Amino acid sequence: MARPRGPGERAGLDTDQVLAAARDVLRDSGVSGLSLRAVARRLGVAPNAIYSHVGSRDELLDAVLDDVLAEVRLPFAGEVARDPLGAVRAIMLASYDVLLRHPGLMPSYLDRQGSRGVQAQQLGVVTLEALGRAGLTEPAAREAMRVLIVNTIGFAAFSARPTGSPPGVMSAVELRANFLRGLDWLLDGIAR
Amino acid sequence: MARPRGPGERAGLDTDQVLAAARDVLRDSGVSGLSLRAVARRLGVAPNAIYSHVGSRDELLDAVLDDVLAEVRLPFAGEVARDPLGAVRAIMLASYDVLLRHPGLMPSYLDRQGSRGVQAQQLGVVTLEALGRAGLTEPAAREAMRVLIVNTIGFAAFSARPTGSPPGVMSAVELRANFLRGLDWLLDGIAR
DNA sequence: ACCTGAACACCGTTCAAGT
DNA sequence: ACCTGAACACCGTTCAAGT
Repeated sequence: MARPRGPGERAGLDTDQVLAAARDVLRDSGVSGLSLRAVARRLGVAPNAIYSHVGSRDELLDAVLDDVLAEVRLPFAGEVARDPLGAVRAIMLASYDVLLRHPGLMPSYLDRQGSRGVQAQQLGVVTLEALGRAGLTEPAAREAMRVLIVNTIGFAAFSARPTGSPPGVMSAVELRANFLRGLDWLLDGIAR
Repeated sequence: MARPRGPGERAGLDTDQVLAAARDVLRDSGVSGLSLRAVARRLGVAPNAIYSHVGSRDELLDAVLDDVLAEVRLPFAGEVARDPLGAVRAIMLASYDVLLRHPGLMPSYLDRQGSRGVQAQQLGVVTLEALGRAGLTEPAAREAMRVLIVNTIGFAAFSARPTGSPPGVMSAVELRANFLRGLDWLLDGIAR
């Protein structure tokens, strides 16, 4: 839209703007459409300009992923103290709902063994603390958390219909109930 | 290696050979390297020749996936009758081990809501029957199976290190034990 | 430090044409 | 029916050069 820039002329971008554009592309075109070139196009810059703000496409995916996880509401300290496993349940359910709004992102998430971003780390810290308050040792808590995360991300991936695809045999409500059933089985096993 | 073919000259391919070449490429280059062009290259044909045997790259991925699932050993009818949940456990564990040998394939698997191929269907039929023998109604068995499958594929995806990447913090033995712990939690919940 | 221009080595897919 | 040739519209990434 603006006048084209010559070499040496700056666009005034920063990493946050690149990330925001990436999330826009993700929303409009899904994860398969989330290319560096598409992001650059949306920002009105040359394709390789992105490399000034992010090291590679994988780094961009990681950053977007972590950005999405910021939407997950964390329980207050009081909630954790009162009902630790209930807090864990709330975290997993909130994560499921958030991830479900971003179909296509979870496969690469699992591939990467979970995000190492700050938001993901914070979710992990709170979950581990709650599991500790529920009586688990730290190694046991880590084991339990891994199972819970795999279940949550996996079910979100399974539940997510690619954008613009036919409704599928199961409704979103049924899928969510199915996820909750599995989650409660796991929490029962963890509590035992 | 052979003499180049002109237009109209046949290569004598069939779908099985295309699939076999695809599995070779998958083994050597991982899922990111599994392109139609790479398969064509390995077969010594033009890139678009593949379209005579498979409709698209997604169809090829589906077919390869289902091919891999053929390696999962199914329990005998006797095993299912004697210990239905033990048979389910064996199916899931065998699936985990097989999928783990093909890192990178699971993300697209989850994305597709599981393979609809014949091998996957057969696995589903046997699992559902075993769950029925364990006392579950059909809707309950379907729900339980979904949770079990998500857990298995998800943990395999989580456990799989991309080919040629550093060892990672957890060993394969630890990851397998972690998967089994979650699997048994789920089976306990299902049995209740 | 941040950007453009140009290039390299790739993709999936389609269409026409040959036997 | 099965294949080649050529093309189209894409990719991620690198390198040199400009301010």
